[in-house]
Amino acid sequence: MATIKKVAELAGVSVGTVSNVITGGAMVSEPLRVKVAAAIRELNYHPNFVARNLKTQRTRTVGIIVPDMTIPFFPQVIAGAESVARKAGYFLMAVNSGDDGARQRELLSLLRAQRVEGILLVLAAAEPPSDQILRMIEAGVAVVCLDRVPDYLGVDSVCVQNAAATRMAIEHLIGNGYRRIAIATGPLALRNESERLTGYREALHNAGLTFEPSLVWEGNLRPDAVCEMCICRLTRCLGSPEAIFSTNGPTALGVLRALRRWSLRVPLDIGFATFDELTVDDLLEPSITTVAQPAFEIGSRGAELLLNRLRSKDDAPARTLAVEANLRIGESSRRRT
Amino acid sequence: MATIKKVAELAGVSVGTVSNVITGGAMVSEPLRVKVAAAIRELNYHPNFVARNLKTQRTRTVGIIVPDMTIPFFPQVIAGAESVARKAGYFLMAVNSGDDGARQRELLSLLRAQRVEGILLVLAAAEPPSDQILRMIEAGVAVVCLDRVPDYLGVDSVCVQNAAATRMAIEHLIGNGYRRIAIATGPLALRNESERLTGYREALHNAGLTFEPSLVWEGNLRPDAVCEMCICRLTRCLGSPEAIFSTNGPTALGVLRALRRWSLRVPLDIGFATFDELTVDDLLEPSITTVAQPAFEIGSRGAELLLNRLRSKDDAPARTLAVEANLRIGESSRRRT
DNA sequence: CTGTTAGCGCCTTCAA
DNA sequence: TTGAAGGCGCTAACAG
Repeated sequence: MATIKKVAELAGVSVGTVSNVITGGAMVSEPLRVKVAAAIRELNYHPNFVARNLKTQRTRTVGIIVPDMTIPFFPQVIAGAESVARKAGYFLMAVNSGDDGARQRELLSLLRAQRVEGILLVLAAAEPPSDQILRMIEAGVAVVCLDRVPDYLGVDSVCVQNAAATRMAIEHLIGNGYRRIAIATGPLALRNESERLTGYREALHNAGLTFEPSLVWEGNLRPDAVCEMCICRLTRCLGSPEAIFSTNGPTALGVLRALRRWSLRVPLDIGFATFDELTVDDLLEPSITTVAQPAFEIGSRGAELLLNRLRSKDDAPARTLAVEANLRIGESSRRRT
Repeated sequence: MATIKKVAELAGVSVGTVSNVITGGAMVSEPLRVKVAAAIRELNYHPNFVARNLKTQRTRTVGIIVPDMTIPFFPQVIAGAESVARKAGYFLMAVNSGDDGARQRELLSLLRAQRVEGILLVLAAAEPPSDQILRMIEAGVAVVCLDRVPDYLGVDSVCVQNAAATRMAIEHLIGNGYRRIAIATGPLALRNESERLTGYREALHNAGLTFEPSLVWEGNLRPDAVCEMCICRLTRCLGSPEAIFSTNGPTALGVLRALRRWSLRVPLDIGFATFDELTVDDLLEPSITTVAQPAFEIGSRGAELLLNRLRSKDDAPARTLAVEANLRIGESSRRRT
């Protein structure tokens, strides 16, 4: 592959001059600039960023690690991050951890070896690699956690206002006449899930309703497993709940499948609402009441935090940004008659 | 950040020795290996791949460019490619072109500058940058096109058997008693779309049905625009078609929305089937008959082609792999009574 | 303005 | 088995 040296030779100038026309740094006279441009085109020359990065000690690259890009939420986060990064002249590389702790460690290490300047991280559902993260920050690699915020770890984060948003949704259900409301959750070990459960309890409390532990259905993030779990619960439950709220998208799919198999009509027989959007939910019959997470914003705000750290090199204490979610009211939670 | 030199100093050995223990190349005696390992840990040393890549002239990295990761099809393609790349010791970086020709050029250039060894490319819906691609191949960067295969461009490709799969779906509709079948397509300038249209014509022909140009509804890939288009067509159409086949996912969403707004019940009033899966289609009422593309396989086979090129450095003529799609029969195409 | 040159951090001969 | 040294391609001083 052509090098800057070859270009210089062909153009009859020094490598310094070629470098100058490429980077647009120092001034180059018009005639030389033209000759260089011609040589570049003729040789089909493309600057070698590997060499440039080594020399400048900068890569202008940031990485983002997500558990699984095939979950619709994450590509939106990535898109948000990408748009901010790009405007700032940064390149964003996205990778999947497969929600696997070991792979996540590996990827962090790999990105660090690649000398990305910062990393946006949506933690896998495993013990967070706190030591690794702290040492990266120490070494000057900025890290911002998105969506899933680790406890006791001084790192910038962006998440949604879980409790507030859930409270809003549950209050909506209560306001529409539902009383016995079950909540189907993912693993409560995840902070997001437990915070949403907290919002649920707060809403019940505020409305003077009693919290029934038997209405907390803890599941996981695989729709089919959740479906089984719900069917099991519905069987055991003395009298179905009047409504179900699910705390995330995959869980919602499982719940809806279970209701369908159980021939429970929404909202005729049972009310329903969920955290997370369901992509094509405007096609679902009936339309679903949803707490819409601002996925794009989570990505973009995260990238902003990250770039700020990069620029200012400040050691300000870690910030956690909690963005608002919106309640989109559909037919699935229609007033109980 | 710690360098190999610092590690060598701390361990009291030469850089060469440190390098040897890291890469596992030459033999290193146990005592030295231990000392080096200790130094590495103490300094929190991470090898600098930028420098390594410059030296070795290899990056063990491949890129994949997709139009839009928020379309569910593409993350699956990426996942397929990633699994193959990873097994071969390659790192995959995924980026979005936003289906924009200029951005696509930019990204190709960027990836090349980063010295990726190969690129998996799902072309944007624009004039393919043939010159750029050919020059990259010439320069030794392998390129494999996925899903969208450019005409007249000698480049390895993986796509689905568009015509055959569509024929299968249309034959299924015909077999279930539908006669006047409309086809809603994306831009027919896209080869995938036109090939699917070809399959449609073939199926009609084989069944002895006449092809009616007025039943070809060409749209684009934005559901809302497609929805408008369909409503317009339904209004003008003398007598609704008995069924609609849509040639891709986004278009399908548009069609379904239009039918819903038009209060046409599927399959009671009109039959429906589509190319592409609709993520949550098992929740749709009724379930949708679908031509399922093997997205993961497209990615993995593409990566295999790419890695083969990298390994063998062969100049074999370009191969195009056409993978099979599967018809998943749902209620939306139920036998016409 | 333009040319020259010293490394960036690492791997890889080549000697010892 | 270990150490020393050259150079990958490029940028950024600095000297002319």
